[in-house]
Parts: sequence; C-alpha cells; structure tokens
Amino acid sequence: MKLSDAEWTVLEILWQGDAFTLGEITAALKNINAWSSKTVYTYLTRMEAKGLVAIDRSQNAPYSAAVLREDCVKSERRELLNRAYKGAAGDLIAAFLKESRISAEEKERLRSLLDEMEV
Amino acid sequence: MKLSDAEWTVLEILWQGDAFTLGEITAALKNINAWSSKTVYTYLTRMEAKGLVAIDRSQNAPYSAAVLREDCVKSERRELLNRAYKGAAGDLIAAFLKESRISAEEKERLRSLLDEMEV
DNA sequence: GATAAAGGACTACATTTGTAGGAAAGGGGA
DNA sequence: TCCCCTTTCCTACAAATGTAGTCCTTTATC
Repeated sequence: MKLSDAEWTVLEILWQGDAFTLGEITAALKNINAWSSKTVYTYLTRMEAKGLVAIDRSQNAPYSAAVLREDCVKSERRELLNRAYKGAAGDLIAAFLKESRISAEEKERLRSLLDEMEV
Repeated sequence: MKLSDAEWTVLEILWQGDAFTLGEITAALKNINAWSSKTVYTYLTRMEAKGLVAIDRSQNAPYSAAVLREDCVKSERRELLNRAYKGAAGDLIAAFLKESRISAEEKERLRSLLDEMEV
C-alpha cells in the first residue's frame, strides 16, 4: 500500500497511541496541517475503506491505525530500493553513507552490523 | 519534485539516451506498460509542463529528460529518510543492511566508506 | 499523386486526492 | 428541558493522474 503525504501524516498521529477521538486527532495535527476536522474525518473514513485505519464506532475513541508503522516503513524502503536502485542495496547504502553525517557511535554500530552479517 | 510511477517509468526510458521520438519511447515501454502512444504523448506533454521533460519541436527526435536521474534519486532518498526515519540516517542504513543480502565485496566497499568518512 | 503510417494538438472521462460545507444526531451542562 | 459543541454522514468541487479517442498534418512510399 502506497501512502500519500496526508495519509502518512494522519497515521503518524495514530501510531502514537492506541485509540483516538476525532477531536484529539485534529488537535494533534494543528501544528502540522491546519486541517478542518471535516477534512480529518474524510481522511479517516477514506483510509478505513483502504484498510489503513480502524474505526470502532461503538467506542468513544473510535480511531486507530490498522497498519503497523514498521510495515509501512518497510514498503517505502522497498519502493526506493527497486525504483531508484533496481534492488542494488549496496549502492543505496553507499549513497546514504556519503550524504549523511553519521556519528562515531553510529559508525561503530554499522561496522558491527557488517561484521555480524553472514555472507 | 515528486514523481508518480508513470512519470518515473517514462523518465527511465528517457534517461537511457539523448533524444527520442514518440515511437521509440512507446516501443521501449511496450515490455513494461502497454500504453497507447497517445497515452505516452499525454504523459510527455504534461511532464513538459512540469519541467520534467524537454520537447524540442524542431527536432525529429524531440523528447528528452529535463531532470537528472541522480537528482530524482536523491530526492527519493530524502523523502524516505525524512518521512520514515525523521532524518536518522544510521537507522535507515541499519535497516537496509539487515534486510539485504550484500556480497562480501560490497561489505568491503561499505567498510572502506565508513573508514573514509570524517566524523 | 494517392495513401497509409506516425505524430501533434485538443478533448474526454473516470478515479484519486485535497479540502471542505451542511444537516442531523448525540451528550453534557445551565 | 433546551442549547451548544462535537461527531457523523453525505455531498461537493477542484486539481492531479491514468488512459485514451478524434481529427488534422506531415512524411515516407508505391
């Protein structure tokens, strides 16, 4: 499932807790997008239809995420890897290494990861 | 600039050469998407309006990419890094390392990159 | 010179996404 | 009990995207 920016934004809120009311979600989004609660509601119901959000209409905090953040992140990783690097993870990793400033501890961590990997 | 799947597909063709005719592009896409040449033409002109494609109507091979692949790849990298990792490149790289099988040579290459990086 | 094939310009139409407005219903307090 | 605020549901409407069709012109070909 490919998420739009708006969908990703909504899910980021939902991933921060268990279940929310419309008001809570709208309030949490205030700092990011000044969406009307109507707009937020539209997103939530459309995302329910896509299986991204669960709505339990019997609860007073009906809204929750229906997908795991880790799964979404993984599919974004796959998307980048295949689209831009045709699966060549080494190149991708090298590109990230080159353009990011990584702390010494991070470097150590990555080195250990490399060591631990079976070939 | 955020590219849709279709736009990316078209650009992948254009990046393979200098300038193309509509027929060449349509033919090259045959294996991937069986788009009518009309559809391809629509994409090309819309992408011209967005500055993604250059059309030199005085040439017989009028179509070429107006953006560099490397720039598009870079912006996809940024997108993933910020969206899914909030800029934490170390985590992102670790995730790619963990889920990809990387050859011994690649591992060496990455190790060297780590060594070369100034902190 | 007539014709077919390819390309260009314009138009079309459905779907998805962004962004709400309005009407109705439910719940909580004066 | 009545009113107000929030929530729901339904509807709307523009822009972007996916996917062509039509009609006209150019060009190569017989």
